[in-house]
Amino acid sequence: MDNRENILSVALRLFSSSGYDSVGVQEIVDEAGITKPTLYHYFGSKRGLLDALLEKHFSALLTSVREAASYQGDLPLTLQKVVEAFFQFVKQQKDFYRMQLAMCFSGPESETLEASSRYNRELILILEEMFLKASGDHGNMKGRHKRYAFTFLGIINNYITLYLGNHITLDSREAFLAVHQFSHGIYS
Amino acid sequence: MDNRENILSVALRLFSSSGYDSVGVQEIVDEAGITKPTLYHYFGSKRGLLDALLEKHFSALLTSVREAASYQGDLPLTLQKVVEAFFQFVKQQKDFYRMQLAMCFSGPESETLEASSRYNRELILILEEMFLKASGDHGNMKGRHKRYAFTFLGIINNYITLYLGNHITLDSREAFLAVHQFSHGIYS
DNA sequence: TTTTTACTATACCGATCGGTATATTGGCTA
DNA sequence: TAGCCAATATACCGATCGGTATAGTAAAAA
Repeated sequence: MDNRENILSVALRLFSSSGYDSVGVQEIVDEAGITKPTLYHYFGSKRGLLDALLEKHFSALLTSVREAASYQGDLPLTLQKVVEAFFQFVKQQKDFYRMQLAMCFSGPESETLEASSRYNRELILILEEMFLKASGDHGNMKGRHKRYAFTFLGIINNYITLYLGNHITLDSREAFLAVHQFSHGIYS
Repeated sequence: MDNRENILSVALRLFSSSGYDSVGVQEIVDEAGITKPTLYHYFGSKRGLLDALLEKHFSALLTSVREAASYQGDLPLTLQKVVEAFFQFVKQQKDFYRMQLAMCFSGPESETLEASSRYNRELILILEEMFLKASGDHGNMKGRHKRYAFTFLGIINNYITLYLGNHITLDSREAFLAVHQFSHGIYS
């Protein structure tokens, strides 16, 4: 078993269930069955381990969402694709998305927000660009792309939160409902 | 200045900006200009301090929302009142709501979730009861009160999050938009 | 006046924090 | 074979963690 990957998966599990700040490096290496110098060899610091975790999973999410968000004239279809891209990712990386959501909402001075903010900015930027292009075909959307991006992501995260609390399953029907709920805010 | 209240306000500021786990008791007492035994005299433990903070502010929020959520035949009006109760509270207790949101999304094994979950359960219960009563007058709502409560609170928290990031201001118009967005999910 | 009680400071506790100096191992390269 | 380098362990670092034993003070109650 590869030590580096093992450390990453143990850290993800612990961070997502107890929070980055309350998990000690000692706890991670104990659970991984190794010692500290091994962890520090691969990641340099606790923060470096967090950064590696974020980079690994966010790059997959961003790629997937970027592809889904490529607007080509049909906004409802694009929105549906984006939601399903999120749902697909979350179903595969439940723990990671739980951790990432917690980081989004952590305090403005926290290390976790600082580490994750650039990825969330990128995510928002992708959505903004999608809405910006779409507003060329929908005059009443002009100048609102930033707000649409935030609101859309917010609705998606609501559904994901329901999923993480085992209240719903993430299927195409739920994705449709999410798009529908959001769309009402645009077209009326 | 009263020591107890001073500790509470310093702790709230630090917890909300850096996170409960990453703030040490020493840091709190230094900022408050006192020493540890004083803090431990009033609150018994760091966790006791957190509990006191939650109790103090949540009791105000719950009272306010409970009153707004008393359904008396006009659901849109009731929803509007509830949203405005949240908005009013958040405008006065920005830091507290930021901290409470962070706790909502903290890991399932975290101390912060354990400390705050009962208050959020109570909040959800109030909303559930409101939707349950309303479903007596709206047949198509039957059996969905739990989900409505989660979704409604989710939308409210989306707007509050936008406010905390200085993207919008919380006024009656925004409250109306929140109600409108939610209502679409019910009536269609 | 004496006693009690609430409050606060000094100084300290063992445990854990993130991180590292040093040494050893094993495999690949020159 | 000689040398190098990635990878790992033992043992340790100073700092900080949450928490407390002890003592003092000041005000209220007896």
